[in-house]
Order: sequence, then C-alpha cells, then structure tokens
Amino acid sequence: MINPTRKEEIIKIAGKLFKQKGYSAVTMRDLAQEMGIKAASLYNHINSKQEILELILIQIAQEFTSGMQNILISDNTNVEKLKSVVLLHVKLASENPDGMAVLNNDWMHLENKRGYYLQLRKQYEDNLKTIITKGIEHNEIKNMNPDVVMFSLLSTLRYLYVWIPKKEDIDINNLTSQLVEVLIGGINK
Amino acid sequence: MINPTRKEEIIKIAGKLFKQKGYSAVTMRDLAQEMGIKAASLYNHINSKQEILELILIQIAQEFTSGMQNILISDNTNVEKLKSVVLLHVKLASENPDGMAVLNNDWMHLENKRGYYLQLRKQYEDNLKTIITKGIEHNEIKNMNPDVVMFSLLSTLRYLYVWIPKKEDIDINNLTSQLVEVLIGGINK
DNA sequence: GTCTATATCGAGATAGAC
DNA sequence: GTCTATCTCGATATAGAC
Repeated sequence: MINPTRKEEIIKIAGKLFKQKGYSAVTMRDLAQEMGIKAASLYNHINSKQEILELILIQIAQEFTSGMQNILISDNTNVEKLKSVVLLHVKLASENPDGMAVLNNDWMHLENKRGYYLQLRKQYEDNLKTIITKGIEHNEIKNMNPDVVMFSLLSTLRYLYVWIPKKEDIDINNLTSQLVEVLIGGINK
Repeated sequence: MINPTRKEEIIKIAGKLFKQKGYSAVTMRDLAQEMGIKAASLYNHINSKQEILELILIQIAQEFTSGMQNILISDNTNVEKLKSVVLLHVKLASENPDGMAVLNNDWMHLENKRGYYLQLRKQYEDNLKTIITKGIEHNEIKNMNPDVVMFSLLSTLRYLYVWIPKKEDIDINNLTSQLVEVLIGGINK
C-alpha cells in the first residue's frame, strides 16, 4: 500500500491489535488511540467493529481459496502440490502475519459471514485431504493415516504467523524449502 | 472428579466456554447460565473471572513443567525423549482439551500471573530445544535447522486440543505412535 | 475528517435477604 | 449456596458542530 487510505490504515492497525489481544478484548478506543484519533472518528471510515473483522478475514480466506484452485488445476504430482500448499501458506503468512493470527483465533466472532467463512475453510480442507489421499494411492506418500498427516501439516502451517516476524526479514523460498524438508521429507517415500 | 465441588464445576464449565469464544467474550452471566444459577452466585465460590483463568492455566503450565522434568532426568536417548514429549502433550491434551485451548489462546489475558506463565513456557521451550540440539549433535537426528524442527513439532502438539475430541474416544498410545511416526519418523536418521 | 457530547447497553462485582 | 437489587464502569455507536 503506497498511499493507504484511512480505511486501509484502520484495517492494518486493527489486525495488529486483534493479534495481540484478540478481537473481543480490543476496544474501538484502543484502536482509535493507536490511530491518533478519537473513537467516534473511526465511524467515518467503517460501519462497525464487526465490519473490520470481516474485511480482515474474508480477504485472506478468499486468497487461500484462490491459491488452492491454482494448485489443483496444475498437473503436478501430489507431492509437488503439497509443496505448493506449503509455499502458499508461507507466502500469505509472510504478507500478512497479523491477519493470519486473526484468521486462526477470531473467526468464531464473525457474525453474518461466519457461515461463509466456514464453507470456504471446509472446501480448502477437503481439497487438501484429497491431495494427500491421492498421494498415498499413487504411491508418492507413505501409507500413513491421512488425517494424521493432514493434521500435522495444517497445524504447522497455521502457526506460521507466530514464527514469521516481518516479510522483509525472511527468505520465503528458503523457509519454504526447510519446512518442506521437515514436513514432506518425513512423508515422501 | 468423582464428587466435584461447585468450584471445580465452575472451572470446568468456564474452560468449555473459554474454548468456544475466548476468555474476553465469555461473560460471568454466560457462565452462570450454563451452571444454572445467577451470576452473583458465582462469587460465593470464586473471587473473580481472572481467578478462574489463573486456576485453569497455571495448573496445566505446571503439569507441563513437571512432565518435562521427568523426561529430562531419564537416561533415554534424545529421540526417545522427544517421543516422551509427544506422549506428554497427547496425555495432557486428552485429559483436558478445553484447558489446552485456553492455554494456547488466552494466556495473554492473565494479569498478575502472566509473567510467571511466560517464565514456565520459556523454560519448557528451552528444554525442548536442548533435546533437539543434543539429538543433532549425537547424530540421532538429521542435521536440520533445530528451530524449524522445534517449530513444526510444537505447532502440531499445541493444536492437539482441536483434534482430540474426548478422552474416552481415543487410544492415547495409538495416537502417540502415529504422531511419532509422522513427526519423528521424518527427523530420525 | 475529526471533534465533543451523549445514548444505550451490558460488563464485573458487591450487599444483604433468605 | 443462591437470590434480587444495585453500583460503577466502559463498551459500541450516533448526532451534529467545526
């Protein structure tokens, strides 16, 4: 964001605060203070606290959905697809670690858009599980419990936001390959 | 708990609610309703909402500390120690999945005991990292980045509460061995 | 675009009767 | 051990001046 609008600034600062204390514990006064304005002034740019949460979460959820679509239409092997999934998570987590934290911890505070979010998440997980299962069928991956494999993989990827400090400080490809070594190296036959 | 006291019931129900919505979003009125009493009646058993959080978190944190001590004084190999760490997490997560969720998501809402909690957590992580590093030095573990190994391991173990439904429904040893296969199998030379 | 002032609501917690 | 009644505070949000 070269010239972020006031609204974009609010989303960004809100993400930082939501990550630190969680959506429910952050007040509009906290957010306003961090912006250097009064709480009432926020409402000139956004309609509600809930809207801020929606703007943060739905955008990321859709980026995951779209990233997964690209992976699925490629004609790579299933193991290559899993590597692309790792890269997708590292990329999104490094671009927006605060938003990823909110996605992990505060999705249940969505009101109207909660169902939509859960729908996107379920599709994503179904797609990932299909990749793992096909990988096992095609003999690319050891014959392990696919649920355990998926759980271990997703847990690590979902925690990336804790680990990734700032986009500038990390080498995305290097981190991805190290993660692949640990996560896939143990799975790959 | 064969004959749980009223206080123990409160802690248990509170853990369930904190897991669902997070500490900040759960009100004393929510908690009271779930108990079938009025909010004011809660204060006959506990001093504050904050005290409930402390009772949940500090107990688990101390169980991790004590579990790690037992692992450290054993004369097992470092890989065996890592397997014991997995078992420790599976055990505690299956005994108290709600509490584990609160530990992961609401520790930052501790007030007076926050420093104490962070101290216990740091010690635990330092000890785990030492096991991994020694494992690499002693040629038990592939020469990988110990931070990445620890991150991947801890991420999966910290998310166990999402995955483990109820103690009765799972075979602790079976789950542990499957996790060890995925998590350690990829690391072990 | 930000401010002051304010409306409305619900939070944590206490007092005292039963 | 639980209740009703209540205190006090701080939350989200709006109205309207500048």
